[in-house]
Amino acid sequence: MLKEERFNHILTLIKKKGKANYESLAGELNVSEDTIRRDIESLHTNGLLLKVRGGALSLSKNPLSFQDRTRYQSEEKNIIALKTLQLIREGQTVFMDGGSTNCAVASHLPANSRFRLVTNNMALVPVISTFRHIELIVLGGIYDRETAANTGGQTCSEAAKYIADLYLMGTCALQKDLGISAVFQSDGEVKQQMLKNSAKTYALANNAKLNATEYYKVCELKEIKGLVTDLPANDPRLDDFRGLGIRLI
Amino acid sequence: MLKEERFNHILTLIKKKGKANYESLAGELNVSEDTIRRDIESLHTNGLLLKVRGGALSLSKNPLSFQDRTRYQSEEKNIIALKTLQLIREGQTVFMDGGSTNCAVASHLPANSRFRLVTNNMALVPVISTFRHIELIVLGGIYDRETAANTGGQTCSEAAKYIADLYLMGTCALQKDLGISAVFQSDGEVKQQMLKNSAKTYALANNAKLNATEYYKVCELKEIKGLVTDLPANDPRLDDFRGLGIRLI
DNA sequence: TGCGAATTTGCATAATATTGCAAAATAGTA
DNA sequence: TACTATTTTGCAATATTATGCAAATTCGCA
Repeated sequence: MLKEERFNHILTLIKKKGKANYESLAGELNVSEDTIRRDIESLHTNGLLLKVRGGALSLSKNPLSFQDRTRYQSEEKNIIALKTLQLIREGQTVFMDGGSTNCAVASHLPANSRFRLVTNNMALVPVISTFRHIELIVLGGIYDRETAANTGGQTCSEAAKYIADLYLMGTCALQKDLGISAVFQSDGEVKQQMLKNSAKTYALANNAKLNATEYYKVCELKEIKGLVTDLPANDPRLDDFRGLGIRLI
Repeated sequence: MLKEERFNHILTLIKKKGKANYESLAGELNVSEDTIRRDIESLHTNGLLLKVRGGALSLSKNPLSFQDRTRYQSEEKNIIALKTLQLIREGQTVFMDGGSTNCAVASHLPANSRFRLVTNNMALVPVISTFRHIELIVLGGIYDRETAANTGGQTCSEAAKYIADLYLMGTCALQKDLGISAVFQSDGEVKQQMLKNSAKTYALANNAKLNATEYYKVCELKEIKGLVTDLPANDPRLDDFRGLGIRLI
């Protein structure tokens, strides 16, 4: 039996029952518990389930994240969000800009998250305000209805005042040679400022954004530390982005 | 049964009944009271419930999302809001600061309102974003969960960049001799900056705020142009504020 | 202040995870 | 096809975590 078949079996079970344990899976699939454990480990790091001591749970049963995320989020974004969570460390200062992927990340945060968030994304405010231990710093500016984010020179100059450990760059277009590009100049400029002031930048993008370009160039691919997508790290659609020194997550 | 499943059980019960005790949970889940105790301890440190002697309670201070907050409007605030609307003219630049009274004003605006709004009040953002012709400028800063407004030096210095025709000053304490005062210094400082940069300032206050003082002095009464309350203009409770050269609305 | 109940702490036991390693399976290549 | 390199899998030794029990401590209340 192929590993992928086991993955499917595990995910189906989790979807149906909401949970799974090593022993019965090992029996059903006729492999050792160690193998199942490694499978679940792998599915966990790919954001497809929640690994807990003794087995695994479906993401919707995670008792430590209390946001209602069922409404507006696609499965792709949930996967990206789960993978992204592993990048955020306690005590860090984190930039997050516009885009619903960043909202998905916020809604998956564990309830006791403790870090400082600097953002121009107004959609994040109601979500983050429920986390008592997250210090929220809002970057002001001209509010854009389309993206629910603040933009303009004011936003850039405010962003310039903060230095972050991590920047989670919201959905944008990526292309091997032309780098990262944005639909709006004002958005792109904020991205550039945040990139400049962060130790590490990770781009968050679903597979539709790979090999796409928009008109405003934000940066080269090599300027970012990593790329978080909804694809497994070994997916051929990511081949274009290998060997550039960026981490594929 | 996985630990996380117990967590979910406990949280569901708490959500439904508002409380839970060790003994019955231990029975239902078939584990010792110690385990339940440790579960509740863990949920408590994650901020998902309130641990008390003998069991747990749901968090009384349910973090309201600001949609909820803006929905909550007393009759008094509606009266103030409707009176305030007539002060706003097309094409003006208007400052609005924190407080639910300003939310009430925003929610009563006519659909075709056309002006520029500058605010540090995050609760206004979702309300105003539905108005196509209102240009919204957000003042950034440190987000305060209590008031859903941005505060701090950053907010003040941003406010200083704009000059408004009108400033609608949110609920605060007013007293004939001691003037207007605020509960938080950071809030008071923003108010002072907005006051300074506005041609006209109107204070919005329900009758409970009249003849009250707080510790941080914002300004003298004579510095404002008018006072909007839920009382009729001839109400005797407003007598203290007559003859000071301020308009009573 | 003193009593009983609730809670914390330390500890033993059992369950679960991690790690290193070797055998087996698979893929890649000449 | 045969051979090597790589990955996957199972296993054993070790570390970690969860759980229940009992003793010690704290707390609430009369």
